[in-house]
Amino acid sequence: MPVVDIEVQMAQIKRGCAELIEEGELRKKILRGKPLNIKVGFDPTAPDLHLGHTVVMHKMRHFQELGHNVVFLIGDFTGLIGDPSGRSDTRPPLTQEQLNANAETYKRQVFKILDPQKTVVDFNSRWLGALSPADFIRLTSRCTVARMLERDDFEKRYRGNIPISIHEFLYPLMQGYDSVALKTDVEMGGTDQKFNLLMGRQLQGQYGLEPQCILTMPLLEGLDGVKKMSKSLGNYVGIDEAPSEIFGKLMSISDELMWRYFELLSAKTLDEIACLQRRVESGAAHPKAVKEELASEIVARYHGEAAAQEARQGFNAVFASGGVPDDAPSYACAEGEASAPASFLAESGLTGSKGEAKRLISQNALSVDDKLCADALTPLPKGEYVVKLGKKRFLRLTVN
RNA sequence: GGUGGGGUUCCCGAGCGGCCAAAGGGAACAGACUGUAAAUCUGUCGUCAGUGACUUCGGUGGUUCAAAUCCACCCCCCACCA
Repeated sequence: MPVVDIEVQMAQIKRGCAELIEEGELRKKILRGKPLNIKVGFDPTAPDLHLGHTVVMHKMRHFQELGHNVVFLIGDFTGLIGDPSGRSDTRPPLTQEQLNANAETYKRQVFKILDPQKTVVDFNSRWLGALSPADFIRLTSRCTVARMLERDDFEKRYRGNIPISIHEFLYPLMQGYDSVALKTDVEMGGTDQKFNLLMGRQLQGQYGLEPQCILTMPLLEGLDGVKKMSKSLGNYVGIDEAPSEIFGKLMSISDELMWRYFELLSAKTLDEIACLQRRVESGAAHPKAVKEELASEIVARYHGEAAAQEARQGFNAVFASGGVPDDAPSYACAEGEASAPASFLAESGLTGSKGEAKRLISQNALSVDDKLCADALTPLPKGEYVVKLGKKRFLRLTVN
């Protein structure tokens, strides 16, 4: 393993991170010259990764490049609880098959960023499942209720009369115990994970181990630019989504948010980004063109260069020139009642109901073969049509 | 176990016998404006054969010409007291 200069390492590690606890300790660990154990935990119920997850994964990649050992830990045992952050709902236990399937999905997605050769995938049921009830009681004795309630999320819920179940208290403890079991040197997570990460640090000390260092990464804002990117909020870009989808979603973010995405997701250096920003501000570069570059870079990372180019061209063909995307759904119906706009729109699933279709038509949202269609009830004669509803919904219609 | 407060449409939240498909806000969608941006403005936002009908306000029964609104039982949540 090439030994990288300590200052170079520290700079690379700190780049883009929100907080490092604590720097002096980390230097000491690195200076011992042995590869560090890096741990990042992932929830087993959400194998569809989105760009928000990749912020941390890029940092894992940095560690790999510096020669350290990275454990990609799937929290199958803790998944029984579900991280209490945000809304709490008890999760149904996953079967072994589901777990394996999810793990496979994870690997496929995550190795687009991480080096498979240098990544250990592990499951925390391996040690947590082996704990006896007595072990568990010992574990719970390590933390007080007051300390647990310090966690911002718990405190808010407690004060706001929102229920907290006992088992949710176990989550941070078990995550912390993971660090004990793995003798973790550095654990990473989003800033929302700080409490859990600190718990690992505390528990390691109590179990007679050297406490881990903690690196938190900023949470990536979702497409709305306000709330954090998450699947349940629907403001996410999944890395497994179709190239055109990813591209389109990224193009819809605000110019302001674009810079944030550059900062956290782009491989460009901070200097390069600052330069781009100056050029946009001075009018030398058009923000749309710059945004296209960002979208292309990200699509290319997950789907390859060719797909990125195609997505970019497709995007401009559809939206700048009024074309139709290649992946527009097809639908066929018989001439007659079924070929009336309100009918085929609802039947094809383009709208949720006939009423919705009629409403949209009355709002001038429907065009057939590029011509505005304001009549919801007159059937189309036999033939093939390109149907466009609003800006984003398309249908290739065949009337027989 | 006791007492009190709650469970309303995608979310938050008003309504507390008819004028309620249910105020207001958010989200979403459409149109205008644009760079398919964002912001802004306007409109829509249970289903259908649309001046009407049907389904909805934790669940099940009941009272009434009429119930989200009243009663009974049940389920769930919160607070305080045990």
